[in-house]
Amino acid sequence: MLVRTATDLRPDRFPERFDATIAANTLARGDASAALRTQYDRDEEIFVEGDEADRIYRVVSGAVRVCKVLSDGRRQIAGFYLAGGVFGLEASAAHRFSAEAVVDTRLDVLSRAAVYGRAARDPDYARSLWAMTGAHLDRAQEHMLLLGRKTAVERVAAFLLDMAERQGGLDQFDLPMSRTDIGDYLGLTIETTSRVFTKMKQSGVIALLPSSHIDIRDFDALEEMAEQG
Amino acid sequence: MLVRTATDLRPDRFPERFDATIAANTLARGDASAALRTQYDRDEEIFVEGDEADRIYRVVSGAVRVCKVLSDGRRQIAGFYLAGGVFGLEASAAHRFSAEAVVDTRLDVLSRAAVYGRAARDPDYARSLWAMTGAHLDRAQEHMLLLGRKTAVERVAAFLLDMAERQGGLDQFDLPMSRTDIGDYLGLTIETTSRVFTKMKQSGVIALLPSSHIDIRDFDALEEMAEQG
DNA sequence: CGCAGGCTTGAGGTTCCTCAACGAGCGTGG
DNA sequence: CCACGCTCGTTGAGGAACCTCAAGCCTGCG
Repeated sequence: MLVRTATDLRPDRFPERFDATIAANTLARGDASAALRTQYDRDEEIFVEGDEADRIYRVVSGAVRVCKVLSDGRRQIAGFYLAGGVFGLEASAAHRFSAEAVVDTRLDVLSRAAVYGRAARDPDYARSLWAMTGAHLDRAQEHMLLLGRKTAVERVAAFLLDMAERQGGLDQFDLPMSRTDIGDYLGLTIETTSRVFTKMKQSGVIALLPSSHIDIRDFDALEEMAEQG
Repeated sequence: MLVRTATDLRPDRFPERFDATIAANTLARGDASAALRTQYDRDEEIFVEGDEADRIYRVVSGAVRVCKVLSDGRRQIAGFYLAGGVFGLEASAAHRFSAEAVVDTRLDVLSRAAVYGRAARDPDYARSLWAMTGAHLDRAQEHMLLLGRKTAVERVAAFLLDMAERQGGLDQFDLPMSRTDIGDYLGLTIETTSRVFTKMKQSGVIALLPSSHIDIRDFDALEEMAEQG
């Protein structure tokens, strides 16, 4: 697995991510003593919808999906969190979404009470927390545009570009999540997702290597497919 | 127009909204002196994607849509804000979405610098801001589930229930926005949206009265259609 | 009363989904 | 070390939901 931390992000290339990165680092540094490191196996639940939201989590290694399931099994993944990512920042007292480990994952777990306490004393810290939640909101709004208005090809292209960006802007990386997860994130079925991957492979835009390794062969073509803005 | 403020929400019926309501009130009370009240006409732009995000807005009366448009005209509305609602809380320095008045609208406009300043001095205020952004994030995640996984009927049903809830939980209310806006919010075309309304009307679940007035005749049937959870 | 804009309705097309079978990779156990 | 089986991914055929294009209809307003 090729997993990189958020600190690898180059701010010149992706300035809009920089604030959130700083914020995540602030959270990490300041709470080293209060953090409890835990290990989750692949597909293990971290919290379930309805659980008391008394903790905040930071991904040390691995990947996490935040999702919601309808009674008939339809599932929507609201987001993936890779190394460096912070989740569990929602407002309500009870979690309204579930979180699960996509692969074997290590997390720093922070007590929400402790975070609240420190935020009350340290304005910069409070500001960082707010900024992180705001960055997640920006991301969520962008994803609504994808889910509501983009075609299958545009969705997959945007997803691949996003994953590349989050793993350091390189054109080679691993996808830690399954096709099912990708489909549930993009609002598509696994079959449609797979077909789009195949089509991109056949047209030479990407290469599909073993172990879910992706190689973006034609970055520009992929950006064109993503129909940015 | 039947427009009610967020303070009309009954916390016993909608407990999950109560925190955000308190937060919005905190924001409103504390900043009365700093607020600049402004008027926007129907369809007038409040800010555009790319504008410097140096203000925060609170709806006094009317309605606002926050949206993003692709180059070929496809539009996604990320959310509507009614009286009492606060928007412009995103994290980045530049707005990544546009905001427009759905109808003639009055807003309280707060300087972001002033809000930041007060947040630095007043932990409760900072906490309220964070809570509001978190509530918006919760809402956005819920909407992703709708956009990614729900059918047209489920989307419209959920929308009507949400509007009813936000206007005080009554079964009669006005829809300030057009069918086009509703479609762009729900990830549907105007035609599909209209057909679902017609079907609901024919089955006696709702009544469509003049002036975009809606009457929910069968609340339970509508909730069933929305396939909650 | 007539016009304009938004809404509704219809016919036909397209994208994506559903159902089903097949294949590839990988861990396990003989 | 190889064979087996399981899981995940791919591919195909057919169908359904929603979209597109187009026309007609209300309703509010001048």
